Amino acid sequence: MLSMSRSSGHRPFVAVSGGVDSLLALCLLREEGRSPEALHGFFLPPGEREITLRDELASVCSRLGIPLHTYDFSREFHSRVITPFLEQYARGVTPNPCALCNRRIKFGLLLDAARELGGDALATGHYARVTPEPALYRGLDPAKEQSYFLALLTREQIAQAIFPLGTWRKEEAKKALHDRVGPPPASGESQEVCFIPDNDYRRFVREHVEVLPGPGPILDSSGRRLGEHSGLYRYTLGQRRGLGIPYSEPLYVLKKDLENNTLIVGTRDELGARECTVREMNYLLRPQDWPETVFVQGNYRQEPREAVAYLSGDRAEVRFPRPAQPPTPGQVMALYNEDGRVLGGGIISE
RNA sequence: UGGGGUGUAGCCAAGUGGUAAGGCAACGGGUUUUGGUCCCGUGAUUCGGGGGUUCAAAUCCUCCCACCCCAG
Repeated sequence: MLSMSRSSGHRPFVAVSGGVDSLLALCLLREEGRSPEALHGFFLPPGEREITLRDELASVCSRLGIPLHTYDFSREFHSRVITPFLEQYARGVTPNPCALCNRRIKFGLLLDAARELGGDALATGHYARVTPEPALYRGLDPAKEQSYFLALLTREQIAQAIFPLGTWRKEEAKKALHDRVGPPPASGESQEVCFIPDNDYRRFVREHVEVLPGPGPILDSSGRRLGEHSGLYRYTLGQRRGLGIPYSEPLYVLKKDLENNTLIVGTRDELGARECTVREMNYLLRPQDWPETVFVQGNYRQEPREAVAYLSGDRAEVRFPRPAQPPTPGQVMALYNEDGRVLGGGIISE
């Protein structure tokens, strides 16, 4: 049976961001009779904004009678999340910093911190479920479920994870937190890339990467020149907006030819893909135990697609019965069984 | 400077007397702990320019301009 949290974790630590979900996770654990403590890490160099948030968090924790431990992980966050993010864009692939952050920072550094404090588990406010096996499952709220972003967590990390909100619905969570502690310190925050305040990743990349490939041709699938692109890092597979090409119908990015600095575009019916390669496979279930048919997601909130996965070490070949939106290189591919269990995940290869 | 054709928003384009469709692009918003996708919304007091006919013209007449094609 699925339980909302693991039997271990008598002394759980909770990674609190200041938002609704992590604070509610904290409250719920305590209501279970455990003695949770809160961890808060700065991911960005602590400025006025970060300090204010920390102080408000401290105030909330104090009211709840829960210890709060604060860490400055801004340097590590930069080297382990932001730098790879920039490198990937510069290379022409499309990174997923949140998935990386979950693996390297939240269930990396914050989990380490918890263990150093004598803890044996880390809870977060993710909408996903874990079982003692350990196994990772989708959260119950289909509108909010976040297992996709956790697909790169190792079995060891999952074994120490607690997701108290896995069976919750977002609306209920908001109300529940409000009833317990009132509005959270970080209410109404935007949900985009946390280290790009204005959410303009193109500008961010341009300002942080010294040498970027410049403009080049935009061709259709038959080689006809339709226009000029302003740097391949500004486009991603399947992208429609920003091409600036008047045509009889919408055009989408079919391919990024990095060798020739060329963007290949085409109509929607040219967009389908039947297979893709996933590298850096992370197995949450032994390959020999996988079912014939799996369900894969190449991005958050994508309808899971039926597929067959051919596993081979750290690589997987994924084939789709019918063509659909092309998997984007650099993005996380999460693979599930029909019950919503995460079998594994990896990075879509170029 | 003989003949023919075309000229409607950034691009394509419907409309041939009754008071400017549509598509693409662009922009704005919504959805969203990544990028993208998707959804919604926004455009021409005006139809290359002037004059005329008419109650009424992008649609008819006329002159001019621009571009294209065929002839020299």
